[in-house]
Amino acid sequence: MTPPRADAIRNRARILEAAEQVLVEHGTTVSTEEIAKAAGVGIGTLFRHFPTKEELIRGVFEARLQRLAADATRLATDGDPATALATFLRQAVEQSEVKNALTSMLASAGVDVRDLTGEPQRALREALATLLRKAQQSGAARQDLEVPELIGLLAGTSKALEYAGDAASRSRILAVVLAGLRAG
Amino acid sequence: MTPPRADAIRNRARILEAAEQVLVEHGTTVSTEEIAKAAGVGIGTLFRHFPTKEELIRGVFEARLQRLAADATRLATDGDPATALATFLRQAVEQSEVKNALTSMLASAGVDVRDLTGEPQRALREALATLLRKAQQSGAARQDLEVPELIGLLAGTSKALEYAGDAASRSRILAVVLAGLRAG
Amino acid sequence: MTPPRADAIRNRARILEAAEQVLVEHGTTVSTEEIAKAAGVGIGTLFRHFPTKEELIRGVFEARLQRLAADATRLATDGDPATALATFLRQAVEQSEVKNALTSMLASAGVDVRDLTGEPQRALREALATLLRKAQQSGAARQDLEVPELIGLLAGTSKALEYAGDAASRSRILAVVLAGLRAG
Amino acid sequence: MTPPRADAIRNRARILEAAEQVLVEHGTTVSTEEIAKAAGVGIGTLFRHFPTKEELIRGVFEARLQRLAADATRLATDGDPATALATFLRQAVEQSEVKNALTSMLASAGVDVRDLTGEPQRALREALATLLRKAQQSGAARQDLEVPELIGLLAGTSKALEYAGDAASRSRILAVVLAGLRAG
DNA sequence: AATGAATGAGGGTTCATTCAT
DNA sequence: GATGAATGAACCCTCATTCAT
Repeated sequence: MTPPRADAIRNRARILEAAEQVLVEHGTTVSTEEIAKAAGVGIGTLFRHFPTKEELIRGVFEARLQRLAADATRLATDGDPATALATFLRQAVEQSEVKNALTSMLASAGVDVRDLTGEPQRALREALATLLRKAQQSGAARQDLEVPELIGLLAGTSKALEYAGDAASRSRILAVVLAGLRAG
Repeated sequence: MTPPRADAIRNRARILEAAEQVLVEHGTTVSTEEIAKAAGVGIGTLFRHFPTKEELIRGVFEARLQRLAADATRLATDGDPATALATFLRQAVEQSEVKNALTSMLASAGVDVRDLTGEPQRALREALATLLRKAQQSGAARQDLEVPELIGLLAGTSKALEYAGDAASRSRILAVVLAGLRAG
Repeated sequence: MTPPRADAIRNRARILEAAEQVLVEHGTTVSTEEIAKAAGVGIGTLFRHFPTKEELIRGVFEARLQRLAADATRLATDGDPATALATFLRQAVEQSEVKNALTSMLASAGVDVRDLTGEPQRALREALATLLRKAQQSGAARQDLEVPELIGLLAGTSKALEYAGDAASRSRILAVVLAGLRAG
Repeated sequence: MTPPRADAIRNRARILEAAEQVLVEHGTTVSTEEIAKAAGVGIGTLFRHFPTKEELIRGVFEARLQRLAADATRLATDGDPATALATFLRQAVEQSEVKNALTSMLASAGVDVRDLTGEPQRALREALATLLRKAQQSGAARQDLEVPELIGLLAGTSKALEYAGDAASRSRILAVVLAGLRAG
């Protein structure tokens, strides 16, 4: 009934933020205690907001999906249809800051990344669909591609970039994928 | 000094085999006990052969690398230079049987996949170098590609395929990557 | 100094009532939060009235003792001396509604039921003393019995009845105890 | 296949023994750690033998039932039919060493004492049946009594005795119950 | 006075690793 | 060499209690 207290909202956000950082850095095996410490809250507070480690991880994951969806939507609206898809992929993939792609967070236990149920997943799928359609209409992407492949390639490219030794290597990997997307 | 007993050798092999299967199926979080059970040996035996869980995982990983290197070498020797690289990538990636790519095994704890030290890594690198050189000479691969990118793309493609819903989706993802490798 | 606010009084009563119900149903291991929810108040409120879980439990216990004492007093005043004691025991023991006797609430942690200090304990002891004396004078109870035994038998009979499978079994258990009380 | 190792058997026994003592003394809320310490084993060992706290408690309980059943059987075989039942009840009830009856251990969480499934329960029921039948045949017990009531009275008497202040009080409580059992 | 978010000690349980058999 | 029982640090999570709102 009553709206949540201001400090509760703030804490939830801090936890999500810290969790993302710590999880991306150390993988899902880090202890919840570690995450709580990074967020500057007690362990009890963390569990009040996310009653299960799995739910916390899912929360982080879905927040990430939401940001991706927002990015995709923005580009689909504002950007040049011919380049928007490539730009999106570049951005999305940069964001993971070299270490551990958006998905390897969940690689191991718990969350099944391929579960496309859930609102954030739906939002991302829809935004990507628009982006892809526009790219295809302007000849910037193969006609046969569909959204699931796009998501896979997003995750895969992230993964691939982990192996790049330097910036030149990174850009060559990206070039390969982008060329592949274009090629009809 | 004395050569290992016959049953010791056999046990080592059984452990590696069982470990690969179990790790691929359940991720690195499975207990060593589980692995020992799958191998049909006591945990004591497992730890005698691999004094650490990490070393066991590394062992599985390197065995896989060795098989990859052997495949690559075979194709580099016997195959058509123009198609060998693509064939290799297809094979390598199929092998992981949809579930869990060769690298996500190590994603979380312990082993850093990008560590290219070690004999198996060297062997794979060398085999891939040959494969890549021949492909480039016959115009089947971009001139700017180097081995690290190839390894990254290998891992990334595996990852990407985890998201494919059906065979058609799989083959489109592969098509994208292969086209990208070719495109100059 | 100032008398407590009307709602404070009402809340205290609601908490005691809810606590009795929940404690009897689930045992002393239920969380205070659960009790607060059942009472329709926040935990903060619960802890304002009973600064400790133990004190809450003791509160519930003493309320129960007070009701027992009132029953005993009423029967000692109004009832037939020859049957009042038996009637009391029957009533007291029925009240716990098969599930969890008045004492098993306190069995585990905290409250020592045998602590006879405290006003409610004193009141019950006194009422029972009267009841017992009258019964003995009218030959309805053994001469050697004293109040502590009576209290023990009360608790014990409650406990015994938990094992009764049906009404017939219950009444046989009661019959045994009542006969025993009478037998000289 | 192979019989359990000697030390494993010994440890299991030590754990059960220590657990009984500690549980009877402090109730089921004591930590497993405490029990392990009392048994002189590591926490891991305790959980290897009893994978759950509940199973440990049940183990203790059933061991106790087995001893009771053995006592009952012995008395039913060797003893004077006219006194065996009373002797059994006296023994059983003394055994709990004043503090906490055999059942209050389980009063709170987990084990439902009234669950009469299980081999030890069956054994006790059967032994009590014999004891009871003989007592009834020799006129030492009411004809209408059945085993469930006997079990309930056993537990109830234990409980009642917790309230006895001194030996005299204890023996009066016992006298009441024994007289009740006899009375026809 | 009432609320419920925050806290952290403590609890049950797992699991990599060691070591007696 | 092989076995599996023993170990205890570490983990996830609960809950009595405190305190800002």
